[in-house]
Amino acid sequence: MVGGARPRKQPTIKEVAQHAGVSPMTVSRTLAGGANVRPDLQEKVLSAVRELGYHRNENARSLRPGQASGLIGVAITNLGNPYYGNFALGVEEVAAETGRRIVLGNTGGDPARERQLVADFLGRQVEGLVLVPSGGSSDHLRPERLGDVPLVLASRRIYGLDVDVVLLDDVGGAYRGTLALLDAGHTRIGYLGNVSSEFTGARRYEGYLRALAERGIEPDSDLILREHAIGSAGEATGRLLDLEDPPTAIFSANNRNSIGALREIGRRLRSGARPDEMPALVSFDDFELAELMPVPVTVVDHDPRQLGREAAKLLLSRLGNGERHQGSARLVEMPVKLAPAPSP
Amino acid sequence: MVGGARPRKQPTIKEVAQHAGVSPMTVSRTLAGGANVRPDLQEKVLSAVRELGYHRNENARSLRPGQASGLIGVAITNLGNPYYGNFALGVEEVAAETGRRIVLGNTGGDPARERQLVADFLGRQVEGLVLVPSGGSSDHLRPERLGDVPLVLASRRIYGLDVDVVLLDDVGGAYRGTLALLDAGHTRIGYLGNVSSEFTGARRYEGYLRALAERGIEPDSDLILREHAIGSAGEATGRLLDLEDPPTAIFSANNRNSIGALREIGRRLRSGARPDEMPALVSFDDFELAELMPVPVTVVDHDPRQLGREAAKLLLSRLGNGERHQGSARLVEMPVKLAPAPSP
DNA sequence: CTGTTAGCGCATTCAG
DNA sequence: CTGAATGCGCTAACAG
Repeated sequence: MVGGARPRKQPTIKEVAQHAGVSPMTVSRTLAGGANVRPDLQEKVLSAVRELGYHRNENARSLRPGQASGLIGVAITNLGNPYYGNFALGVEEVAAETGRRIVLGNTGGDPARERQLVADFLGRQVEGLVLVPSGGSSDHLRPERLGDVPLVLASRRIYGLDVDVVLLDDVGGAYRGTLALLDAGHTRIGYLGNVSSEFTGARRYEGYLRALAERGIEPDSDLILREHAIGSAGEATGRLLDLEDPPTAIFSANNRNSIGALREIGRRLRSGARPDEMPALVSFDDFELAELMPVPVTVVDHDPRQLGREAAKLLLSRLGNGERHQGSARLVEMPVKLAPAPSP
Repeated sequence: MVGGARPRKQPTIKEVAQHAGVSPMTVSRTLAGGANVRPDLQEKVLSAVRELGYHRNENARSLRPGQASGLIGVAITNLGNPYYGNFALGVEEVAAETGRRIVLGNTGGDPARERQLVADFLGRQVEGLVLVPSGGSSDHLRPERLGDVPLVLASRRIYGLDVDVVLLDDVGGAYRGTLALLDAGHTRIGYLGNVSSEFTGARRYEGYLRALAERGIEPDSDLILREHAIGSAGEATGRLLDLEDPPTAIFSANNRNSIGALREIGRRLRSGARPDEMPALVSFDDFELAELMPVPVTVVDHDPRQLGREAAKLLLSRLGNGERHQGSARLVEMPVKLAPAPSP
């Protein structure tokens, strides 16, 4: 008897029917809500279900015409990044509210992987797709390829693709963040961008330029570093600080850059630099403990979870069959909030 | 003509067959690798597939006996927490390496939600389950309920449930972290626990006590706060610091507590407290910029992504049908690493 | 090498 | 109110 009972296969509707002494149809109807089934039969069915540990096979179910799979395909670039983790959470929550589930794939920013995932999702009969696009060709996203499966893009739009998009107010956030520095008296403001998120990067850069322009300040190309490799924000910050006439403030276009910049600033402080020689920082993207930083940090705060919820809502609104669901593509820009951390 | 072409339903294997002038079986065989199909027919099939944008219906496919769904059900407590986001990423990566996909559900720590998710996953014919359990009854996880679907638990084990588990080395990490404080000369070490993660919390507390015992230090119940509500770590830290004989160091049992503690410390420093009045901190769980904190911080670092990979590997090893896959439950403890941040 | 038959689990349709 | 027949898309098993 060592080893215990061999685990069984999942029971089917037939077995439940047999166990309850009814036909499969009575089981099906009972599970569908019990309309037009005698209460005593429902009882029998439900206890058979419990005894056998029966779960309706959703895959077989979705095979029938008119039955949806209840799956939403979600492909994001980096689930390990709290930004996208929260985004995915938002999508999951809204999907769950309608009894749907998400199939999740991590693209790692690789267009090939993205294509694979989309293909796989379509094969799994997802009802819709939520995608943080990675760039490259978008052939696999064209309407002919997706058939009747709606798509929502997040964080980034793809020109020429007429689908719903949710974005942050990148331009406005960068504009207001930069303006805050200008208002604090800074005139030499470094820009720490990142080519990795081309679209978002361009928008934030636009906001930065707009604020400078509004104050009549000519952008100084020495202060603008947009092309450094991912992960080398610290080094880029070093280059800015080593300039003959270094910036007194830095606008960092994303979380990763901000962390890198602060690491470099910390390094210099530990090497004896005076705090007042270090730049103030505005960071697009919130991060924890900003208020404990050795230089004044202002964050352009936003809510990726809400972004995910919004993406899911757009998608769900396309799932019906009526005319209402066939409207033209919508663009949602989520507001961001400037949150100055108290000075140390 | 406004509105453009109406999107079409996904094509079926029959349509592809018709388009290519062959039978559905030839399409099926071609897509399965093309064994025993004439090359010229394969060509025809593949171009029909391309033209129609055909994707094999995985749900219908998995209906056939012996065909697996290629889905792994993953239920975690909080996808927005980078710890679990990275955990999920690890699972996804390993699943993807075998062509599988994950269906993801967020439990929010709610046992009822967990039950729903597990039931749903089983209905979707997942090949296996990875679960960060929320507590409460575990009836829904018993072998009779899961049938032949293997389960791997992460972060927490459930006594009486004989399944594979992946854990951090909680005891060892807390032990070594506490020991580091003792070795630095601290004798009054506060403990900031959290009842929300009962199992993990107990293990970390055990490590703390073990280190104290090894140095012959009697635990002081005034210094040990295990029951404060989630999110009130700052307040709890305040209570510790307001003691007549306050601790000179604090062991924080998780990331959230550490952030709360540091916020409180920052508040006091801004109110004029002297840095040398503030406690040193050891934080179980890494967090960014620990080296920039105004008090010395040591982190017990670990890799949740690796934990996820390990969980997925355990699961995959159970998916075959052979005897090899029927072994008894395994427990994997992932190593943690003590990482002292440089003093400010 | 290719096609036909049959059935996976379920729910719609139609008969009783 | 209940059940039997039918077919969703796909692929083993069997013919040809």
